[in-house]
Amino acid sequence: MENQQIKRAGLKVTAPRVKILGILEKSRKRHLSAEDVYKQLLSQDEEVGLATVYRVLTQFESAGLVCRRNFEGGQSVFELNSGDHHDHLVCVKCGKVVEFVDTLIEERQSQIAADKGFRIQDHSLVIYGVCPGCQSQD
Amino acid sequence: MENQQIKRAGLKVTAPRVKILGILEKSRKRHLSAEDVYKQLLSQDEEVGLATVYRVLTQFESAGLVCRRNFEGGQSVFELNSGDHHDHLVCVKCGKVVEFVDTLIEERQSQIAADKGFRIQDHSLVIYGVCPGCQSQD
DNA sequence: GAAAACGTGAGAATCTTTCGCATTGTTTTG
DNA sequence: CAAAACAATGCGAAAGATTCTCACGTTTTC
Ligand SMILES: [Mn+2]
Ligand SMILES: [Mn+2]
Ligand SMILES: [Zn+2]
Ligand SMILES: [Zn+2]
Repeated sequence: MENQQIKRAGLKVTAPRVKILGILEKSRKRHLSAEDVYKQLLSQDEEVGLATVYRVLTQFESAGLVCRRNFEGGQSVFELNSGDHHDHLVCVKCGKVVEFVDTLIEERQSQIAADKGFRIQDHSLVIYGVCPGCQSQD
Repeated sequence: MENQQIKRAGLKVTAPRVKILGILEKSRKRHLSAEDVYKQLLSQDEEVGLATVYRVLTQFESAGLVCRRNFEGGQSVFELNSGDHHDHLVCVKCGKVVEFVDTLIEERQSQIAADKGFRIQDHSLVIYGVCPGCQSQD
């Protein structure tokens, strides 16, 4: 039960938090913006304010429960933190997201940071392109 | 002379465009936000509106004269398009930016896009960390 | 040189995200 | 289990970045 996760994160178990975590769990395939989450709450007749959605997502991020992604185009999107890091391929036509991990790239990145004397903290790799589905309808 | 570049881009040679291109050329070391460019114009007593700065930067981007970078933290930053692609290391303390190119990473990216059936269009790789200078003052 | 086309500054508008605060809910204490 | 202690919420206002609108000035066209 997800109440445990919220408690473990040092947060009180409240209706908005449980609902939002539930929505993120149900859409593991998608990356949702705060607005997306808010719309889903509305469609389930939940009385949660947009400000609360932003607040809770930020708290979940700090607690390591979710990851915030800054793809192109205004809004941040959020996904459940699966524990293992991964990078993204994003379709510029339909927005489809495909995840991948490449250990070779990860290693090179560490190497580069080391070469330049940086203490690496994080990185963001996004490949933009046209997905198979969108290529056919050109 | 940069008037040629503006003309080649299919844009008319106007005072704001010349000034803005000049500012970008003078700060090849830095990545400037629209606001940064605007402040520099003010400090040279140029009468250019912020809206024009945004317009011109966007036009330069479309024309391939400059590249827009979306690092973390609100504002986009711009740099002259040097012709050859490169990626970035960004210091999370002081904002310092170091550029790099790694052909191995580039190749792996193409490979991954191909594997997933994507027609690659672009990519963004940013490594966040603490630069040598900022490590000493911890 | 008049008409048409373009570029500009100023401020309004938009979009995403955060804040302030009165109210409500959760947990702790006795 | 009620009260105290404290945290979380909803709402609207505010903020920050960027874009839009539009009246006006400049350039180009003929
Ligand atoms: Mn993902
Ligand atoms: Mn650069
Ligand atoms: Zn697609
Ligand atoms: Zn630094």
